[in-house]
Amino acid sequence: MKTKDRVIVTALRLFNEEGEPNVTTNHIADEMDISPGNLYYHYKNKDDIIWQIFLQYEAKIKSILVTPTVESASMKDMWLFLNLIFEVVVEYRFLYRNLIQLMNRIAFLKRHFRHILALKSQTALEILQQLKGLDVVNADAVTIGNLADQIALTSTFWLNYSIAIFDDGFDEQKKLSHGIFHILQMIAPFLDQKQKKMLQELARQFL
Amino acid sequence: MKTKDRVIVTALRLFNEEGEPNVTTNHIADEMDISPGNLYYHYKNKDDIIWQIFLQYEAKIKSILVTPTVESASMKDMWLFLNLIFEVVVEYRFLYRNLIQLMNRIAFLKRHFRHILALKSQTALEILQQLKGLDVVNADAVTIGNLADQIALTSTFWLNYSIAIFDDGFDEQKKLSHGIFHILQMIAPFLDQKQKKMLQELARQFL
DNA sequence: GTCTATATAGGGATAGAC
DNA sequence: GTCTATCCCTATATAGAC
Repeated sequence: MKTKDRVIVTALRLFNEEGEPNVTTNHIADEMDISPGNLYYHYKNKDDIIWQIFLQYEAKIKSILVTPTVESASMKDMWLFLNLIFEVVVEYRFLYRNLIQLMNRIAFLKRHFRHILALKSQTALEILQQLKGLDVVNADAVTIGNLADQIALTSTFWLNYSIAIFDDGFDEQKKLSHGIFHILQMIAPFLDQKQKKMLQELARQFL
Repeated sequence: MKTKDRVIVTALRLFNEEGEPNVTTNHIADEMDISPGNLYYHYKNKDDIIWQIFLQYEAKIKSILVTPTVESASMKDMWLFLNLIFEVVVEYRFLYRNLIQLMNRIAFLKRHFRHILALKSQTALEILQQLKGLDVVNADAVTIGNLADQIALTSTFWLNYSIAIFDDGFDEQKKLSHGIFHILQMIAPFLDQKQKKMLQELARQFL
C-alpha cells in the first residue's frame, strides 16, 4: 500500500480508537514509522486528512442511501437497511463522536453531512412508504414522516447515546444490535401480528 | 459578584458561545479583565471550572427530574416537563455539544451524566405510566418503556441534531420548540382525539 | 486576591538535504 | 518520497512580588 493511503487507514484507526482531538499528526506519523515531514508531503494539514476520510465515508453511506428498494415486503428490509447504516457508522465512528466540533471546524464537512442526514430521513421515509403500500406498516402520513426523522436522528446519535449510558465493558456489537432493535421497536406499534412476531424472532436471533 | 463566581458565569457563557474546546483559561481571564494567575488562584485548572459548572447543571436538572407528578391529567404535563428539560439543556448547551469528549476527559462527569440520563428515562417513564393510568395514553408496557428511552435520547441529542440539520440562521428558540413537538408527535399515535387536538392547539400557539 | 513574569510542553507546519 | 531539524505559536500552569 502506498504511503498516502496508509496515512488514511492509520489515521482512521487512531481517530476511532483515541478520539480525533487526541490524535496529532505526529502520532499518526509515529504509528506508521514515517517522519512528520513525510506526512505533510502527502497532506496539507490534519483537516485535509480528515476531509479525505470523510469523502470515503460519504461514498459508502450514499451507496446505501440511494438504493432503498423493498425486496422482501417485510420488516426485514428495514432491518437490513439499518444494519448497513450502523456498519458504516461504526467504521467511521470518530465522525459521530465529535460531529459538532468537526462541522464547525470544516465548513465543507458541515454542508455534506447535513445533506447526508437529510438523505437518511428521506430514504427511511421511502422505505416506510413502500412498506405502507404493501400493508406491512399501518400508520398515517404524519406518523410515518415523524418516524423517518426519528430513525435518522437515532441512527446518527445512538452511538453517543450508548457510550453515555452503557458500561464501557459492554460488548460493542451488542450495543449496535441494541440500537437497531430500539429503532425497530419504534415501528412495532404500527405492524400487524405477523410482522411483530418476525421482529421478536430477529431479536431472539441477534440480541 | 465575587471573582470566583464571575469565573463560572463568564466561562459558561464563553463555552456556550464558542464551544468549550475553543475557550482557553486565558480567554476567560481576558474576558473578565483579570490575570490568568488570578484565575488559577481560584481554580486548580480548566477541568475544575468545568466540573463546578457541571455541578450547577446537575442540581438544576435533578430538581426537574425528581418531581414528575402529573397535574392536569393531559399531555400538557409532558409538554411542561419537556420545556423545563430543554431550558436547562440550552443553558448548559456546551456540555451537550461535546458530551463524549468531556465524559472521556473527566471521569466524574461521565458517571454523573450517565446517572442523569438514566433518571431522565425513568422520569419520562413515570409520567407516561401516570398518563396511562388516567387513560390519556393508550399503549402497552413495552411501547411505553420504549417511548421513555426515546424521549431521553431525543431530549439529549436534539440540540446536536438541530445544529446538524438546520440552517445556522434559523431561530434558536424555534429549533427547541421544534424538538419538543417532535417528541410530542412520537406519543401522538397513542392518544385519543381530544388529546391529539390539544397537541395541535399547542403547536399552533408555539411553533 | 491580584498582578507580572515565566517555565514547560506540545502541536502544527516548513525548509532543505538526501 | 522521505528524513532531519527546526520554527512558531499557543495553552496550561506556577512562582513570587504587591
